[in-house]
Amino acid sequence: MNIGDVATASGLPAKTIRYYEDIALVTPKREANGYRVFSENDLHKLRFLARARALGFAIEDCRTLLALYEDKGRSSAEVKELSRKHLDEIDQKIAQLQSMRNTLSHLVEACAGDHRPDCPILNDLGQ
Amino acid sequence: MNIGDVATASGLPAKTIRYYEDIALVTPKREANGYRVFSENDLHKLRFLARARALGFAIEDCRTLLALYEDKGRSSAEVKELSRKHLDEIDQKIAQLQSMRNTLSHLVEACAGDHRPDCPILNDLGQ
DNA sequence: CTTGACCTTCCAGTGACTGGAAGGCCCATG
DNA sequence: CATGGGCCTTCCAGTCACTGGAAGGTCAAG
Repeated sequence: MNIGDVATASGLPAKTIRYYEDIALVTPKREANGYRVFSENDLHKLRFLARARALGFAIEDCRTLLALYEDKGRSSAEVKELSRKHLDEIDQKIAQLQSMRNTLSHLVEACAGDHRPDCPILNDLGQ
Repeated sequence: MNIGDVATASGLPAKTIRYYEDIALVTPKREANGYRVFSENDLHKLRFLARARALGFAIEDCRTLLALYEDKGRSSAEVKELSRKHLDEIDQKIAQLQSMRNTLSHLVEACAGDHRPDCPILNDLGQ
């Protein structure tokens, strides 16, 4: 398979796949003309990466997860630990966004949004 | 005031303040020795920026908000529109994180997290 | 033989800082 | 007067995970 094929099959942009090769997350072979050739296993890895990224794992975490995935003697504790940490980070981000949302939605509601200059949003920011 | 003083007073790192000068969000004067001198008004702007950034506004939005803040003939509609858009983006981010959180927390719960290699998290990623 | 869809590499930019090096300035102490 | 420490300065490079674009090679169809 060429890069366009695995791009379609994995849902990842070709540019991203080249980048993943750059940072050695996948290592496709090359044809005589220089084109990358992806095996079924390469595609499988790309799908794994796409899914892990969609769950918000950082690239280096994805690298670790991929290594664990391929290590048949791994302990699931390691995977769980990594995921739990990531879950904590997600929770923190959600909390932070919720708090922004809270403040901002109050301000937006309080703002008339008309032609007049008086604005509770700017007043708040100016404190 | 020197940069250290406004850094303490605004809660922003000195590095960040220098960066804000670079991109012309503040324009402190200079002493003969090259040191930046910040006025009360500069400090006020920095606090405004710190607060707007804390609400998640992008730098360019902060620039716009600051301009509106200083334009006494503005209409609050413009501020409200900008804020409402930002609120939408926050909502989208929260939704995305919630969906990650959902999936991931189910997987983490399902994972034994012991010495054995069997792992629902990796199984899911490998689909 | 040309067209158009692929593919290649390389370079630069994104956003909002952050770290670090190398050096100047200023004040207090010995 | 020297020195030390804590400020301050600029400039360059790195972060993260791509993304856009230029310039050019390859391949199959018409």
